[in-house]
Amino acid sequence: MTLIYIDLKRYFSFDLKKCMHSGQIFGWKNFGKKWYGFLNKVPVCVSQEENKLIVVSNKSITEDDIIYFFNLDEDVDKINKKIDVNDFMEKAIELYCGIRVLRQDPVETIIEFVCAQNKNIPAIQKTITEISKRYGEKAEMNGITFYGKPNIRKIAKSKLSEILETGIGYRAKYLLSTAEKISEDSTYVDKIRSMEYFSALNAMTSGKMKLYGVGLKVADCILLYGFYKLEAFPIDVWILRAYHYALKGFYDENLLSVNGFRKTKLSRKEYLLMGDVARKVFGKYAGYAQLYIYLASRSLFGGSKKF
DNA sequence: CTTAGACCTGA
DNA sequence: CAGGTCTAA
Repeated sequence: MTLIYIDLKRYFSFDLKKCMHSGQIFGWKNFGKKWYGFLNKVPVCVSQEENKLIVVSNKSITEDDIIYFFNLDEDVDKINKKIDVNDFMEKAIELYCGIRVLRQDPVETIIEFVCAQNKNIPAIQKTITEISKRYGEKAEMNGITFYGKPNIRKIAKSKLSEILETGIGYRAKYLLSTAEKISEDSTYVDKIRSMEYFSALNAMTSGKMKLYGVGLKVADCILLYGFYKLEAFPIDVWILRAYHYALKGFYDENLLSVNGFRKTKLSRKEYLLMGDVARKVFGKYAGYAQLYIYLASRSLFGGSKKF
């Protein structure tokens, strides 16, 4: 049994709950202040008490593993200063201070975000849990059962009909094809990791390395949350809703409107252009800016769905 | 290169 | 409709 206390006063502002609710991680079980899930393939229970982060596990895990996964030693002040470009961003940073881009496993994020497309957060949580139940490792702590992220090889070897039983719907064929491709090429992940952001984005969405079911938005999520490529700026419906506020004055607003209405869909070219604007404004921390904008947008336009 | 529809499922 | 992508035209 391992019990680790981390003194958060040594690090920049950190908020576990905000991280877990930021839409970058799915499949963890939440009971009160405790979060159950797998960290570096090890089942853990994580909770936060003011200035302490508490991690319990019945297997071996180190403080460094935890610092790395939650990115505790990130220089958030530097990032926040860089992306605080207007009142909207200032407010978003103030409200969602303590957030981090986590360092999840690349393959796990590929699975997560292929499944996440065109679903709402509760549905995503449910799907990921169902897939983990079938293709992931089982664990139990404090009488609570939870599952690790799905094993990609197991998925690759299974039948479409089996995957469909998880309620994943039409994404099943995407997941199977992607699982097969990554399982067949043991160097796939390393290749993406070694590429510059833009090359990696192109590789995953076009050409020989393309993953079926991975478009620009999903690829950006994977590169940001799974590969820690902070230039990635995933543009989903929430970012589109808030784009006008977050990046006012930095782009030609005609690009986002049709007949006076806000566009709800972007062409590949438009998507890349909007991302480039964000990267020009927020520099190499575009991904962090995206997290703040996403959270602010949900609380502004998402009704009661905010936390 | 752009743009409608279709697409599973469930809240 | 939902943190989109694929396909055909």
